[in-house]
Amino acid sequence: MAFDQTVVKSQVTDEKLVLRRREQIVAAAIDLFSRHGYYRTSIQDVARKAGVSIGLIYQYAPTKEDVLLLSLMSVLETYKQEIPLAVKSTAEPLEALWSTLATYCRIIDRRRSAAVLTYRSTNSLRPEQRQFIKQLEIETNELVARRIRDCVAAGLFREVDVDLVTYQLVLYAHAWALKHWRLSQLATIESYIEKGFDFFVRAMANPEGMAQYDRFLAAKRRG
Amino acid sequence: MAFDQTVVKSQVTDEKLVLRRREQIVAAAIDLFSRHGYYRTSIQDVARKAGVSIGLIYQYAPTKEDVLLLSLMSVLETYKQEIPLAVKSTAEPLEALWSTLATYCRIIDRRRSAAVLTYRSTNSLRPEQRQFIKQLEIETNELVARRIRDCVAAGLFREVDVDLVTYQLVLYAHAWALKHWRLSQLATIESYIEKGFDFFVRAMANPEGMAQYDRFLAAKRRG
Amino acid sequence: MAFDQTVVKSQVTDEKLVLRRREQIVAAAIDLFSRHGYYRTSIQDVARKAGVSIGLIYQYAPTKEDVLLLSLMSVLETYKQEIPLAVKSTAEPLEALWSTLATYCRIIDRRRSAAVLTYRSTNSLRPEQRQFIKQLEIETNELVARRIRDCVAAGLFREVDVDLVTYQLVLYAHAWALKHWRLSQLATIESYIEKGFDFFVRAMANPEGMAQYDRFLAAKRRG
Amino acid sequence: MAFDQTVVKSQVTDEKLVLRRREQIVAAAIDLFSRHGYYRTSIQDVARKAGVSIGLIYQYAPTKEDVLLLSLMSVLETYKQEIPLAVKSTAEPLEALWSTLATYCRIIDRRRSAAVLTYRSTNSLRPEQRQFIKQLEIETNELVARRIRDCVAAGLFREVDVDLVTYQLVLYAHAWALKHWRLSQLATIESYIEKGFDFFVRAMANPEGMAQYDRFLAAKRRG
DNA sequence: GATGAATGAGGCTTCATTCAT
DNA sequence: GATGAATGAAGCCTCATTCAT
Repeated sequence: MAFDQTVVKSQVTDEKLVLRRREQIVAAAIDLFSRHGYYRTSIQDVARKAGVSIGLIYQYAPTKEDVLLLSLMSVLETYKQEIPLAVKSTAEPLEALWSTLATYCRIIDRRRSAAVLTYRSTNSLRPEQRQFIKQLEIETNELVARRIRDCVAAGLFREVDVDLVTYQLVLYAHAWALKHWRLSQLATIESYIEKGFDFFVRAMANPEGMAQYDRFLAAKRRG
Repeated sequence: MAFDQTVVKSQVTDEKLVLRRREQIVAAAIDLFSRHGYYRTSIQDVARKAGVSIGLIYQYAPTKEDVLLLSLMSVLETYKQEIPLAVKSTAEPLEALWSTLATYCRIIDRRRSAAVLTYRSTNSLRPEQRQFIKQLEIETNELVARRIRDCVAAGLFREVDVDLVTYQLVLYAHAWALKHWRLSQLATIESYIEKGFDFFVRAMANPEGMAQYDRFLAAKRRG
Repeated sequence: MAFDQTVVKSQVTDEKLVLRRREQIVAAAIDLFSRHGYYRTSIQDVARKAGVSIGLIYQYAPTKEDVLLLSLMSVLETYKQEIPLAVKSTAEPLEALWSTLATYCRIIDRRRSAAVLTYRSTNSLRPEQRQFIKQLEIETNELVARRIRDCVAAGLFREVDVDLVTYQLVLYAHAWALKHWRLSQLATIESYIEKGFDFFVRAMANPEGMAQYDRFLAAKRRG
Repeated sequence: MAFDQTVVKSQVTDEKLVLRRREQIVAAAIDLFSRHGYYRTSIQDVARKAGVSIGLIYQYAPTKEDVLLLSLMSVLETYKQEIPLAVKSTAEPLEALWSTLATYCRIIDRRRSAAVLTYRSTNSLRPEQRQFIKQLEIETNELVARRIRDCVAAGLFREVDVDLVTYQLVLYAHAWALKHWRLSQLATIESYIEKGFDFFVRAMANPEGMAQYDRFLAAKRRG
């Protein structure tokens, strides 16, 4: 869990309170770090935005770096929690992949600057903290990888390098935030998802998979 | 040109000297910014590394931000200059696309942290400076877009959304730097290029294009 | 009031504390600014003299300019507060004018370098800050103007241009500080006051006023 | 003479050249020092404004302080040279005093900020340099003192403290610059001169002097 | 547990002065 | 004599962190 005391120590012992306070602090921090950058945001700013005192922040995070770590963990946790919710348990493998990509992209779209933050500021962490972030990213990626593997197992996709392809999907989602200034001129988020999915399917599907994809498109068109 | 006085003002009038000094400063700055980050690098550090005085840097760049701008411009200029050199004028469209992607990836590989710098630090610039960087990125992208358009024109690729696909190629190259900690476990830079090219061709090629791609692979294997 | 947060913002909210700290800072600042000049005094110097840290000063004044503003306001406030105290409510108009001029001159004499400071450093303020100083000066001048008007109303002085004459009185007081290097060779502060008052009365009094002035002198001589 | 090498040393030996160059430098310096203040004006600024190199300035003045000294000397020299020109040798004592005051005020009016400069920046000089300025001021004052003495000698004024009164006249002229923000609302420069002269005459004239003053006014009214 | 006043090291930037050409 | 590139000390200001209340 992102806000317990396993990774980041707190001076406060009441675990419930720690969770609640950290949520409050991190909400402010993500907003400010995302908009102005980590180094241009002071703890004073975060305190003001969160409506708490400076001292209180230091009761729940030993250093500013830890506030950043908590913030990045929070962003990645969101991915890990929201993406699975979007996939119906009854879904076909291709449909499940679609849902996963679409959901990932939509989350990114909703919190674009938070997504950018993970790229800009992860290097401001200490190596040991960076590990947690990498671990969380791997876990999130697994949500995507699983769907691709299902498609391969179902005989819809040829044998692809799943880990590598996973990163292409993931980067595609992230790119919407990273290059939003340009991509938003080329597509809406929904057409971006559609075009991306089309691209990926064509790159990986065998004839069986393409047939399935055509049916999927037809169904989607019907509603 | 990246180092003239059009974008960033200098107090020194001798244009030749400005070019030489800026090269010297920017070399040090890129190295330090890339390794430690923009905010953790002081102008003091840059001066020491470049073997000049602090004051000298301010003769050639009005603010630290401008040193960053010059650094980022330098990185992007490298792309713009080196990529075209790799494409033989006699090359087939598909081969030209290959050369472009391969070269892009190899440049990124050689200067991984510089590539990451463009993602981490562009937001530290003022909007007006950011424009120059975006413009340079668009120009670099055009080097890739052109190759895709050639493939479409030659009847090898179906009608794709060139601008969007271009970004996928570009991001694929950048991803090698952005996610090197993971991708380097999955592939060497050369296998990364091959797998990526394979993926993109399959996503876009029509039967004619696939036939051409097979011949390309065979030739490469022979030579 | 000079030290509240109306004109100069403070990061500290406790109004009492702000007043106390600013008094402390300004006392040091006036002394140093007066003796060495605004630009030759560093905030470091002020902090040392005031026995506080650099950072503390910036909690109570956003910039060095604001420390200057507070200092100048403090000097002018002193005038505004001390001058009225010297005039007995029972005093004749001429006697009241005398008390006002004498007190003004004596205050200036006590804090000569502070008086000079207002001439040397007001231009270092931003226009908007300068306005406050000008406003305070006008208010102080009014303390003098009122006394002249009373003399006119009492039929002792002819109809003079009160505002202009006021400035002559005020400048006469200030001159004691501005040209002290020379004036102190020509008079003591008390003889300076007497000679000046004599000069001004002769310039403005009508026969009635002169008669009154003679009585005033006689009374003063008696004790 | 203000620009010879008696007071401020120069590395250049050609006396003619020294005079010419210093004139050039000082013209720029007075303008900038007056407008922005001594400390906010850099030698670089002066060089640019004067159209010469930085190094050249240091050939004609050992330090920035010396540039200030030369500037202040130049301002005071102007007074010393222009005021005597205005007094006709045939003039009556009262008329001569009038011409002196009027001319002094008009010079001040023409170069208001230069006049203010002498008040703001004299303290930035070293004591030894300050002496030269004081000496020049005394010499200028003598131009005024002489006229007052003439009036006393001619039986027009009572026996006044000439040196003290001189300072009142001088300060009156300077005040036009020092308090121009307010005085310009109260009078034009010409009415300021007239009112001031009237004031001073009334303060000092005996009946004979008043009669003479009335004639003077009548003559002036006629043209 | 919570507050926020206080600290002071450290960074960006300026500019008087030097000196090689 | 003239130039202007180069230097680096010094100053303003920020902000992470502490600690007394």
